[in-house]
Amino acid sequence: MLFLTQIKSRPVKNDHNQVLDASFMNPTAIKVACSNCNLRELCMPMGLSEPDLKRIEEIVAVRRKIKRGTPLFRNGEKFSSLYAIRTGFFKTCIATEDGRDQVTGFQMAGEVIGLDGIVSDHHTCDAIALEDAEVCVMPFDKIELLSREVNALQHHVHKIMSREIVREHGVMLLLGSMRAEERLAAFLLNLVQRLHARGFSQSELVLRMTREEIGSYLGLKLETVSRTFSKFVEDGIVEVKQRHVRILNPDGLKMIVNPQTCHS
Amino acid sequence: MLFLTQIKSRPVKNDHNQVLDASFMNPTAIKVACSNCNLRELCMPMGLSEPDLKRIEEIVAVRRKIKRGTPLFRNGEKFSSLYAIRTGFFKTCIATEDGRDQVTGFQMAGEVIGLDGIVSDHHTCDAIALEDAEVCVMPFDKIELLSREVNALQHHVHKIMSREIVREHGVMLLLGSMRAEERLAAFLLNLVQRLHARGFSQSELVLRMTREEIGSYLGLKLETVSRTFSKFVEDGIVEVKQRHVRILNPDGLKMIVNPQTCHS
DNA sequence: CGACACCTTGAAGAGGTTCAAGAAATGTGG
DNA sequence: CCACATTTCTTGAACCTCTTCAAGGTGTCG
Repeated sequence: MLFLTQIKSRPVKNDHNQVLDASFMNPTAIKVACSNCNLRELCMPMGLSEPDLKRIEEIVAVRRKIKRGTPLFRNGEKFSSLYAIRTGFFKTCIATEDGRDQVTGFQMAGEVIGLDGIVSDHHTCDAIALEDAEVCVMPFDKIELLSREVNALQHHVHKIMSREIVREHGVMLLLGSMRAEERLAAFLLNLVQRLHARGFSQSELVLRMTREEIGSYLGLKLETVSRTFSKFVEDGIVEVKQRHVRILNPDGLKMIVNPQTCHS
Repeated sequence: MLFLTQIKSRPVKNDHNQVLDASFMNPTAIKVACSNCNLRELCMPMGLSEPDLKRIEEIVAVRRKIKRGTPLFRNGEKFSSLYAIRTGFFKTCIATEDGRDQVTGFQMAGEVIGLDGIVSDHHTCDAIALEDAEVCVMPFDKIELLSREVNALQHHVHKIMSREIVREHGVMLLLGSMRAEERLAAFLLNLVQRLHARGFSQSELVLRMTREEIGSYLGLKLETVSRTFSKFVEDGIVEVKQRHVRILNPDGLKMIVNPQTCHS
């Protein structure tokens, strides 16, 4: 599958339990048609003609499995491909020489990682699987080649990059102007919204990352994240059992993020 | 001119005092050849063949002047073009309904703004001129059209977008993990480095933005920015006279940002 | 089952914010 | 060109949020 399009209102089921080992044993099965992929509606440009669709399928060179805790790519590595996440969950993070570390994003099925590598031909961050994952490897030279011939693909690539820029603007707003409670509330709402668009519950979610990773992403210490969770629980807004979160009062969360707009 | 390439070590002179009013009086003069532009080395893909260069020049539809304090575009406006800054200085910022406001970047000559608008076909932030400015208007459909035919241009567009993503990663690191002094030091070093690449001094700069705008960008209150400037002055690292800043001890600034790496 | 990673909670402290007042620069209109 | 209004900047003091340090609890995986 390729590329995330605008989040659609209709959920797209993503079966996390599908058996994928067969493709690992049988090399010919590794190459899978995007047209059959259950993530197609998230990844593909829409309204493609049959022949264009066929051509785009050629982009996916192979699939690759990444074990939990393992990097898909690392800072400094040669850039060659973008990766569309088929299953699993990633974090991307940058580290400085003096030991600072910043999680720059969490990515889930249907999203694309690797865009950071284009500018310098080398990756500038680490992408680490937070659970066993599978990605479609899409060589970037192939993407550029086909983009010249399939207009819809070209525009799609531009949109994906623009979307990432806009997403990061949102993170800058969060980091630059929100307090701890607001940050965590915004984070939960964002996660659950993206999961919902993939066919999961609107009110329940399983965090794939530690408190420390959440904290890094939100510019907070892990203790602050933990305390803020506890406060939300006290206020009856969520239930938290380790990494299992149930949102009891979504309006309460929205209220925290944006008091003005909410009337409840 | 088009697009910022990698910052090169050789400075490119940018004459801010050039007389541009003539082009305003004479419509035919508005269309200016990129090949003559003194920012070419910052903006154009390098190593172009003569005919390709000619074609790329067609992208710039018109130039547009923006008065200080005036928007180039605003959140919600229809997206149609990218803008290459010819002269002047911009800020981009996003505002929320509840009055929050976040400066997401400061842009100077040779840099491109408007990338945020691609994904939804509408701009998602405001671009405000911080001093009288002139931009080259580059209709995005023209860019996409030509990108299909000129490979160097296609890759250049991708690199510009990737560069913006990487830049924002850096801002996230700053906002997420640095203290006030580190943020301001990193900010000054970044500004002076970009100015130096444009032929300006390595040690002197004029801030085009207010303390409040700096603060917004850095996730600090204007008072904190002011106090931190004062502390730098006390420590003999910089001289500050309103918006005029002279860096007396650049290693001191680097030391503040990254104590580990510096040996001085 | 035991070791290890992860999470929670408390108490003290630091860094940044808020509120307030005044000074310096900038712009405006007479 | 000067006087006045406005914006911008600086500095102080009190306050608040988040961090730091510490200890103990919980869950997970070999």
